[in-house]
Amino acid sequence: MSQLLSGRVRAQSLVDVVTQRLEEAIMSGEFAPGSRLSEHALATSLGVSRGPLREAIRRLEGRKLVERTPNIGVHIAVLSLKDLADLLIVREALEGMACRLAAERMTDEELSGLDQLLEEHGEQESVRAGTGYYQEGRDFDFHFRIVKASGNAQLIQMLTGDLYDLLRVYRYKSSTLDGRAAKAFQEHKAVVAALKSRDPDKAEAAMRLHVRNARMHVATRMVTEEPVIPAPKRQGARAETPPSKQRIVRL
Amino acid sequence: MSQLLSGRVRAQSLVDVVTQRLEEAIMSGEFAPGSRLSEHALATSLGVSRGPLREAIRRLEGRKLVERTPNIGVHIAVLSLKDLADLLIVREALEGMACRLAAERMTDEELSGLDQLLEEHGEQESVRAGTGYYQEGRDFDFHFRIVKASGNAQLIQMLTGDLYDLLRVYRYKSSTLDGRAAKAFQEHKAVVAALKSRDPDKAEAAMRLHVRNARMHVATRMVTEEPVIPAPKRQGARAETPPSKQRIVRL
DNA sequence: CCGATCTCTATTGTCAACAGTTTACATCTT
DNA sequence: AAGATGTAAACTGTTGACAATAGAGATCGG
Repeated sequence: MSQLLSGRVRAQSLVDVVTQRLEEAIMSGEFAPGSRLSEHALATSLGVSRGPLREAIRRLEGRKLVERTPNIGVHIAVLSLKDLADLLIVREALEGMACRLAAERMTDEELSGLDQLLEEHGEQESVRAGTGYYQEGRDFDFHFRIVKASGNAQLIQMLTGDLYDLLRVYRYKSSTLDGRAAKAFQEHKAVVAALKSRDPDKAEAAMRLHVRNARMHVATRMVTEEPVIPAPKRQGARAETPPSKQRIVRL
Repeated sequence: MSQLLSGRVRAQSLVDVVTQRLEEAIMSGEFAPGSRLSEHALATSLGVSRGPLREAIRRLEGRKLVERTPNIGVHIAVLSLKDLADLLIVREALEGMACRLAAERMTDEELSGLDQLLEEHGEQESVRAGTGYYQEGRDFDFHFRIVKASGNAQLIQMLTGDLYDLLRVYRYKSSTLDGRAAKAFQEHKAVVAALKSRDPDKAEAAMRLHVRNARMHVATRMVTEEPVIPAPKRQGARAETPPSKQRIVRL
């Protein structure tokens, strides 16, 4: 029997499809944080009835991506800068642990893959100059690989399945601007060096330092610009415009 | 105006009530891991229609407490011993971080509260003898307080709102039996001592050691008893009996 | 002109019926 | 008798209709 026809196929319910679409819309920023979702408008827009749509929303509710107020409606999750800082602390703990585990379990192939990735990073002049930031997703890819290499399914799920999503809602780019790019690049190299040495303590420390430094950048901004989000008006089709202008946080 | 009448009250939708009921049923072990839920039977049993019930289930799905297979049904989450060990590693990372934060932020009142809690623990002869285990929820209370004292909303949510739930599904009691009670008690005292010293590094290290020791107990069992859960038959009213006998893990 | 109350409309919450799929069982074939 | 095939029952997926609620604007009284 052909390889292509081996695995069992399963129907994808409308809820699954709708969930994915909503996820994408939230991640991409099409639905801004704080904006309200109209069930009727969204359902017709997606071409499904309200039932599956509501179920999809409930699933996102369980993942804290949206919040429902009874008889009022659902709003895309809003993260305060305090929330963002808190999330980055969680990230520090989890990625530190992931890096520790990776130091023990990572294969030599995966390690050389990281090396190559860093080499490509280094060739970007923007990084060398210290002015620009990593190409979209490059820094993410670096972290992603290490987390995956931890071999801890729960850790992988929590980071790549939940936490990264939440950070993305906030348009959070993890290492950029302000001359941090060059520094972040050095930190990445330190992480890889620690991984190569197979020293769990060093690996965890290096990764935590890296994430912590990124967090510090947020901390310095917290005093200046805590956003005040006015309660959005009702009405409005599809998804409303953001209550305040889209916040882009880089660091 | 009275204090009791200040906060705004919100209607609790059927979905909210049903979600809570399901949660309790799963936590209490009334629905064993791996057992299937019949929508029709459950709905009539709860006195609601399938709509709200399905939405409640979707929410639990987002929290990974249940798993749905299209056109087949939903099953209570099943955690392998590998999953349990992985979860405890995550817990080590998160509670370690929580303890670090608590060392800096905990008030003196909270600290003396911990002292008192430990004193009560010490008076239990079962602990002193090293044979019994902590009274139900006592060890949990200890960890709970420290996590709360971290002041990190995300950390609190992930631990007390998600991770502890998952562990409870597994009937996981965190420090018991096998003479570990006395040792766990000593470890608790070390944690409090570190908190009192206001030394973040020490506090994190003490908590991580404590959680890690608990994890080691699980690790020793992993080789012997990975459960084989046979695919449960269809049919059956309400909730089916567990596919294999209820697993009680203590350590 | 201001405030309280009422009414109406848009929106969410809930339900019951219908459609599609899966699984078990009976039947037929070899 | 063993395997394949058809059939029916039970279940999940989806829908559209109906009930209940909240918020905005109109109306009335001071």
